[in-house]
Amino acid sequence: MAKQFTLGKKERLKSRKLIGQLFEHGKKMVVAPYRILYLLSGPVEHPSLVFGTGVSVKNFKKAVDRNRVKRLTREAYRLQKKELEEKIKKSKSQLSVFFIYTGKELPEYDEVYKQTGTALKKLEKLTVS
RNA sequence: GCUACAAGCCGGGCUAUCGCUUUCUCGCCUUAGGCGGGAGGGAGGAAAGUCCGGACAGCAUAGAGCAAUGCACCGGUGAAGAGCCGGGCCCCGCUCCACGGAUCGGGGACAGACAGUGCCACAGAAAAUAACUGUCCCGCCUACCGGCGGGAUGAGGGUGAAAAUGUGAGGUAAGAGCUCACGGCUUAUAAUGGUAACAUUAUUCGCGGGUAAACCUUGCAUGCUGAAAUGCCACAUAUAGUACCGGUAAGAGCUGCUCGCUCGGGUCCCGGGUAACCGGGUGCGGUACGGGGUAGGCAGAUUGAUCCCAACAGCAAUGUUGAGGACAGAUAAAUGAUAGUCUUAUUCGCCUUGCUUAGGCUUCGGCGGACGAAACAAAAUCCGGCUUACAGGCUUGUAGCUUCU
RNA sequence: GGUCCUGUGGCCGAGUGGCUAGGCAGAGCUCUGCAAAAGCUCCUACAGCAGUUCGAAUCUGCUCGGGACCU
Repeated sequence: MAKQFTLGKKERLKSRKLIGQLFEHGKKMVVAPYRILYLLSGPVEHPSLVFGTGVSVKNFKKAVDRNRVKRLTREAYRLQKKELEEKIKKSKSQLSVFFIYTGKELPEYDEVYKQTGTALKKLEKLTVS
């Protein structure tokens, strides 16, 4: 039986090129403390959902705090992305998502969990329709 | 026992569930490879600031001078340093004191101001050559005060951060290190101690401020650039165009400049010439700008001047020897999330004990509850230092207070 | 990761080691029937801590903040 709540190398945005494309051509939306960029590309051979997150140096000067926010975001995404992933695979397309944290204070885990959940549901509606 | 200061050390542990990264290994699937299981490793004392010094890499390198930058008491240490250790000298503070100093603690970018130049606001006669005021003597004028001229002198002149070696005596027309005595500072020599810086003593030459973290002088050191360096593989592509130059060489590099040196002299055609070579063309090359592609992987890159322990050498920094053990490698960037629990700190209540007339206060011990790891902070090629940030705890030393014997 | 520049009132911005210019903004006053304009006055500064110097915005070291460049 395959693992459910994974977030390995293949599920993360790692290519500089893809990120460039995402920032240039991707669509934007805002959910509370996050600004979310996403890019859906047509039917492909290996359907996948890749994810990335980032925090501005201007809002969090210390590397410790930036790491903290990114880790919380990754954790919340990892536990909730399952439904979206299945639907993307059914529709045979490829979706890149990038979460940018725009808040200025360190968030609590519960809040992060809630907001990423609503963001994922919104994405589902927008992309798989 | 408490408080303060200084130095050194530590700066969470365990369990469950879901995950990340890496190494090894096993199984399954049709190769590349993919999927799944198991075992092991996975941030710091500062990983930070990037302030010094290296290792390492690339480029360059016949050499010389100037410039630039950095350093600056002595010795040791080390790969090296603006680091560290020890010593000297100077300054500050406390205490003691026979007022000369001495102990202890702290600090010091600590070569040179008789090589030269600059600057020193305000105040003050003057900020360094001297002038001014003043003092004294002589001559002339004048009834006197005084004025003018010539000479001597550098002591006094309320300032200032700083004023031409301090005190006393002699000396003189008045004075002056002009002379003398006791000091202070300084140059040189000698002796003694010390590896040396330096210290002490004796003799001797002198005594015209400060500033070199002002320019500078002296001595020493330094080629430049930094892993976004660099090498290889894969993918992709176009070198289109512009400027300058190429037989008197252009140009590039060495180091910023100068000398000097090194690289750099292509091909073909035509004409001249025996040839070397000369002229023209073709196109080629060089440099600068610009254009296009890729932005994936591997190496560099994680075991090294490493850390811990013991013995020995040394005052110490440190070194030598021995034994066993430990040591992360991410790359849109891993070491996390949730829940529980353990001690530690904090805090509340009750009991006991002590003080007190009481109110109340409080040491030690015990029980129960609340909160519950919570400071500073995240490796990015790697080391040695420095600096800065830091909740709480432990150890040692010093000082003060208190209790008991 | 590396290399460098910079910090002066609320804002902009000058300042060879000797009382920190100037403009804009703000407040008050004069002028006016009321305003505007003009004039006068006031307010608020050398990022911080040490050192050198008689004296530091300036020189030196460290710290903090802001910015630029290198693939």
